[in-house]
Amino acid sequence: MTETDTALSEALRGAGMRVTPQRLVIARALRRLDRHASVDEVASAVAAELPGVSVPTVYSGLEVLADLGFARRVTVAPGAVLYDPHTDDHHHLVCKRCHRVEDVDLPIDAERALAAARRQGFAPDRAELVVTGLCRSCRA
Amino acid sequence: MTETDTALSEALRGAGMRVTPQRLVIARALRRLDRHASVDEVASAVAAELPGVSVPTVYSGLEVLADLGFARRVTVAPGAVLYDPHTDDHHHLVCKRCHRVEDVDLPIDAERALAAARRQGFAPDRAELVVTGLCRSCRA
DNA sequence: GTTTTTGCAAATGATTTGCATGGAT
DNA sequence: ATCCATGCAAATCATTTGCAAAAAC
Repeated sequence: MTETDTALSEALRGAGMRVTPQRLVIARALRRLDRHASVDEVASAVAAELPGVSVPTVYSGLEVLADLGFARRVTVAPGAVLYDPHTDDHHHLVCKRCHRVEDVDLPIDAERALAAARRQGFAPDRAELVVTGLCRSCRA
Repeated sequence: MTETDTALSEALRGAGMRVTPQRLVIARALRRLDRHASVDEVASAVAAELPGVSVPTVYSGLEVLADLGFARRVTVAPGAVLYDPHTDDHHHLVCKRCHRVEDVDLPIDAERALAAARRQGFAPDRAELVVTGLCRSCRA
């Protein structure tokens, strides 16, 4: 039971949801991978620690994590949803060829973006910058 | 044969691709819709003008348009790819509930973003800001 | 004890593929 | 004449759904 496990448990309870071993293991697996991971990758990592966890459970577990702010959902391409354990403010480079996603550290004026969104009736959560192009290996 | 048809024809030839009626009709359909449209929506619009165009052709046609810079691909959610006929510099609001996409006019410092991308070996095309949250109707 | 979550299997739905035909250069 | 694009049908793949059993509260 790590520190994050505790925080997640509290958040789950706070949202009226149940604390299950599956959810804790899914969170731990994503955190251990420590990078943008697909549902499949998380499911494999989960299986190593707790065999028998079903794929739909991993889907729903990751969605819960994202809803509670313990992960970010990154949508990069058709059929390529990734979950990112890093919830701090950062942005993404997406390779249009291999669909790899890298982090990029880069301050943008998020406040201005959120204000513009509110101005047109939107209730914004977060502003993310996505830079598309070719990654180092695909340039060759 | 409109102005854009001519431009597209030249771009196709310039890329060593063929100018086909399907490609022109697909481009015209997206331009006429004048908003973020799914492949299905484009396919319907295309069918109205040129019956018999197959769905795979619409997929490939839209991809060609995006590659040549005549449309933008906007990936909003799993299984929800949209094509945007507006290629000028603008950004998007994505509703996390209904997945609707709205434009937002909002200047960001794209140059700085592209420079940061280059600094880590990336060859950037474009920087797009995506603001996620709840749209006006889903706030209720 | 009540309600949510899980696991399983099957359904769904978007996107892609293979291959023969047709069309553009 | 050559080679690319199209149409069709079928395959693929991620994601979702329905429901009974199990687990958390």
